[in-house]
Amino acid sequence: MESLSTSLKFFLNLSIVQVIAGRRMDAQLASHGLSLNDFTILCQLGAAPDEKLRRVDLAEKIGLTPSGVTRILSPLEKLGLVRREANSRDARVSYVKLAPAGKRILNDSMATAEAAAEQILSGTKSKKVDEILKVLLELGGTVA
Amino acid sequence: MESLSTSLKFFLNLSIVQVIAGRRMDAQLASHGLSLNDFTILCQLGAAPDEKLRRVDLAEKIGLTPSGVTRILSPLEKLGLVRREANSRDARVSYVKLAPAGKRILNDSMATAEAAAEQILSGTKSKKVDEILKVLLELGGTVA
DNA sequence: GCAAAGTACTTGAATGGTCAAGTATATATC
DNA sequence: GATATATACTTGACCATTCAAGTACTTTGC
Repeated sequence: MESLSTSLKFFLNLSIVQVIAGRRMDAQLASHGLSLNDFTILCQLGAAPDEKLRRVDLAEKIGLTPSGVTRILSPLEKLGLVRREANSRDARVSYVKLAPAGKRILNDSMATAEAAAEQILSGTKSKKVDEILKVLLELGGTVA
Repeated sequence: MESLSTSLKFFLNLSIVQVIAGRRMDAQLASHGLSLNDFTILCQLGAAPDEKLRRVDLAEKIGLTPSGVTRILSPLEKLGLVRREANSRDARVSYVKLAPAGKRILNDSMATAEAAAEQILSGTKSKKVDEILKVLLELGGTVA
């Protein structure tokens, strides 16, 4: 077969690298009782103003549908890592807010996650990583 | 919250960009009756020597488990896009081989997929894309 | 040449997500 | 200010994928 275009190769490799890296992160985070999804959510909440986010916005930030967010959040609420908060001006929206227990676990797991990410990228020059990060943000990344 | 490390940001953004881009590709490929997974498989087969691959190897190349591969392949076999081939030296392995119908569909859908990838990357300098592609290959990418 | 360990693949059960439809609320238009 | 349209969220039904276990075969090492 004739060779694929660079763009397509880019995309195909992006997918697989994400799966591989995701599995490694997930395995590491298990020691804190968190899935990668859970961690990502706590992380986004921790970075959000007032540590809270509308559910739709959270969905968009982590690349899930709103219904996916509902389902993932429900156990986290039961565990007390996040809690619900109403919006006084719009009764449709319900905020997700980082609860104290969630903040504690986020702090604990952060070192683990950073170490895992660091290790995955250990063979790559940090200048390259910076450059790629910039491109990822242009392409729709949500974590500045 | 204090800011996240670059490595972690890299990883979080990688995930979301992959999801977004994946959804767009998937939507485009639907016009050929293919899911993104289906396309990826046909693509890998098309690029493989003799257009065939062991199921374990295919799994590794696309970032799925062997059982995932079994399940995805079964409808593609029924449709006649791929077929099974035995290995005469090792009766455990069964190759997946691109069938003529699969090759035809792959050729048809390739342009669509390339256009979609192209469009996703349209705002990015092609030199950047090349550089990132190189890094992705170092990180475990399988599509050289 | 046999037992033990390893590899390739498949399958049932469970998980994690989507999609479409439903409910509740808000906004716009006449 | 009533009706129509749009938005935020949840839920039931479904689909995709994993994990653990099972089968079949191969390789290793005594």
